[in-house]
Amino acid sequence: MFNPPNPKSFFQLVWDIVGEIPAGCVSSYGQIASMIPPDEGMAPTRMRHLAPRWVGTAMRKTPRGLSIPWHRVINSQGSISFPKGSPQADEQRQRLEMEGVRFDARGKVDFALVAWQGPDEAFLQRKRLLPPRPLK
DNA sequence: CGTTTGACTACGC
DNA sequence: CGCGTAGCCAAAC
Repeated sequence: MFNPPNPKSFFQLVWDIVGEIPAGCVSSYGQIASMIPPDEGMAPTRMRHLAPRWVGTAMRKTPRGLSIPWHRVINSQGSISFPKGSPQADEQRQRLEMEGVRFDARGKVDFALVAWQGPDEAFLQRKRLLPPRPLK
């Protein structure tokens, strides 16, 4: 992982970004990490690819009262990152299906259909974010 | 204090 | 494809 100089603002930024994901769309830990510039904690080094783990950490530490669409964040493989069969995985899948997101037999979504393209330009500028890396 | 534990990802079999 | 693993580290025990 990397060493966030500003864990507090970094987590807040992650939550803010997740809050922008519209219903019926999904993002990934890596895609969210790709938007966060080095001055918010993303090391521009070899550790960069570990950043997604910190996005996961931020999600795990989401405050109770904070209402954000946490279920719209999945992993780069297009599947839910909670253990299959766990209550959390079941709830996440149910919430997504409720929004029309379909899963194939292997439990994966089709990014071509549901991938989020990132926040609008105004949000990017207001939060000083980088353009998101497209989902594969 | 030492250990365990992660809501990850890219890559190689 | 699926599975294992390196990368690399702050928190929570």
